[in-house]
Amino acid sequence: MGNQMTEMLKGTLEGIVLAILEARPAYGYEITAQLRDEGFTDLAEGTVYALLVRVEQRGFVDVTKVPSEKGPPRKVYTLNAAGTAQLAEFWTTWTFLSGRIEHLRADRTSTHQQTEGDD
Amino acid sequence: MGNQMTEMLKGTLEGIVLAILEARPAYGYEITAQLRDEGFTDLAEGTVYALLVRVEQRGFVDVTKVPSEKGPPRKVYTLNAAGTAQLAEFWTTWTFLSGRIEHLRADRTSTHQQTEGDD
DNA sequence: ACCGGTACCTAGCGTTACGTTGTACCGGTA
DNA sequence: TACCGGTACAACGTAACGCTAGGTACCGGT
Repeated sequence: MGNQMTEMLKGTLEGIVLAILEARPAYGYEITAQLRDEGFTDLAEGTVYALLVRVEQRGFVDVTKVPSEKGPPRKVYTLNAAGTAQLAEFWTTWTFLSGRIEHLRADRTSTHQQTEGDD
Repeated sequence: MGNQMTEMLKGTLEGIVLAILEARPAYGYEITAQLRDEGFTDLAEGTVYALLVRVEQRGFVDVTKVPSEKGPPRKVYTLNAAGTAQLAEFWTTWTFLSGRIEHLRADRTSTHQQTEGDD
């Protein structure tokens, strides 16, 4: 199915996760569950963990281990200053790209008939 | 620079090019120039050609060779039925993803960590 | 003792955009 | 003639990212 979605998530999933962490700290299993609950039903669990490892290594998040009554200890990720900056960059890039694409979609609705502005 | 943009283009650039071709047939060099003109200044020329080869092999476009007075013959790409269907799928995926991300941005603006209905 | 839910992690794979380089055609200029 | 820059296409290797498909470990209920 979502082969299209798979490719489209590249580059955006990191921003999505950082945005989630900006709202409140969370751990991997929780983030995966939340995203699946919000429509990303095919999201692989391993994808989120790999992403979290990446953003941790880049210094965008701080990590705290919190014991759980239900299983192994949770690794709770908190967005730090560098992560906030990265997230801001994400929004900038997203806004530009989104604007370009929506512009294409708007063109689509009004570009029906004749030839204009050919060269 | 646009490392962020590079990753975000994965999965979206194909849809962007298909949308351009929906408006009117075009050839590689022209598409690259148009995209650069519209803000994708760092877009590599080779990227567009590789993408066009891909969509051609998948049968989303028809190709016609047209002689040029300025250089080698142009390969003009025209969106066909399969391409139109693929483009429709792109818009579906994009609309969903865009909606989710904009939802996250909307949440960001109301940063009271008070519990309120977020949906 | 077993199973399912919780919670984490990893190796290899396929796809995609980039960097770089090369080919070929043409008109203008020294 | 010889060279250069703009036009136009193509190929090769690299890096990044999400997915597949596993595995480890803790816990309570049957």
